Amino acid sequence: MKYSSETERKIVEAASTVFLEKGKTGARMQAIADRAGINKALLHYYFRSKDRLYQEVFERQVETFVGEMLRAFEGGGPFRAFLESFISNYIDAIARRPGLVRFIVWEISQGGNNFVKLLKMHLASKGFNSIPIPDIIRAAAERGEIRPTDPVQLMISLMGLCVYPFIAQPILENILPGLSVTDPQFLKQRKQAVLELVWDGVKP
Amino acid sequence: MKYSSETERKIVEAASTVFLEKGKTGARMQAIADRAGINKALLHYYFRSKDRLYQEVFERQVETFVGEMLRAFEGGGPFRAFLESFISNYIDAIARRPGLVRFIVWEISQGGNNFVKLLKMHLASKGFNSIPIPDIIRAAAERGEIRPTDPVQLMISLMGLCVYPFIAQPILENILPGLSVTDPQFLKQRKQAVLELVWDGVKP
DNA sequence: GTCTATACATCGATAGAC
DNA sequence: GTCTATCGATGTATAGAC
Repeated sequence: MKYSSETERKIVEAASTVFLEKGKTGARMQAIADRAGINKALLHYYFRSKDRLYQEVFERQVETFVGEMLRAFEGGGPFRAFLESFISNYIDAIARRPGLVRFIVWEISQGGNNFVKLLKMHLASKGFNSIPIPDIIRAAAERGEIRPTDPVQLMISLMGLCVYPFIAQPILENILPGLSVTDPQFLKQRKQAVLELVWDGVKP
Repeated sequence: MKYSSETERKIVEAASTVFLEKGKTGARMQAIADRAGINKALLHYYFRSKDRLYQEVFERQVETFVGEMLRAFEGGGPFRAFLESFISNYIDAIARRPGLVRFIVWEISQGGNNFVKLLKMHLASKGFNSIPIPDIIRAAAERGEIRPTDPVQLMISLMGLCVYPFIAQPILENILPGLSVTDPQFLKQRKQAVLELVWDGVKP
């Protein structure tokens, strides 16, 4: 998480921007160098190759994102409180990094398996051996807090409701003029809408 | 929609596969030629450049997809029936082309604006000047068929619930072993789950 | 129309001076 | 550590024979 020099920091920052925008294959070392205000040779001096630089950027990005994401997973308390906290934290974590989710989705479909590896590592470090949401849902149902529901379907719904606006951002903001999915007011409305929809669907 | 020669058909088919899998920048003309069983020179003979070939493929893909998608939009009848038909048609249209949604989302975020242009064209040809869903929702609310809801939020929720499993497919199938989002049984369960969730959220 | 051979451009990577 | 200059590989595009 720390940098051994200012130049290295500038490189990683520039590389993050370019890779997130263009993807691994679309990114150009020249573009990264330009944005960092240095030349291509220095990139190879600090990071041997494009592959390694990409790896570095990908891990850093996923690192911070997964960290915040997992805080949204922390259960405990009544289910309705969990819901409210999950939705709010999850949406905020995504909204803070426009483009990161699209990048991750695309890069994973390109064969990058590091994301899931990192995710599982972080989960393990918190004592989980899988995504805890289905278990939280199951437990709430057994306690009678919510009516019986397919836990996997509900988890997919919950995540989809939160993530989709940001994945479809370029389309939505085009076909719905005036809409900005990172606008604080939209975020607030979105959280409310998701909470109401899901709660209505599971409340006893 | 038709081809002027068998070779052209083979090219477009091969190019579709490669572009969808690798994206515009990741795709290689050599890979397309190999898959089509011809050589690179022929690609340029039929389509002057990679750009034009890509354009051709993109439009054909979006064409058929948007066509099916719009059939899902057709309203009329009671709202609950619209919901059921929309969810089923929309999910089927997406499931029939695994990878296409991820491709479209990524390519649009790369600056490709053709999708929205094509979408609006198709909408216009059906007599709409924008996505009709918010209006359908508004009308149903006015008729008292559903309780008052933010039409835009509901539309985003509805689409997100349907699309998300396919966008997140590589992640979901990895963290949920045994899951296959294109499996007929999953599709059936998914449709049911979405319908119940949304209907519970809007029924009077 | 289809092929081989090759030109031309771009990109990642390295050598070597400072 | 940082630069300029350049190499070698790869990718798109074209010339020309058949």
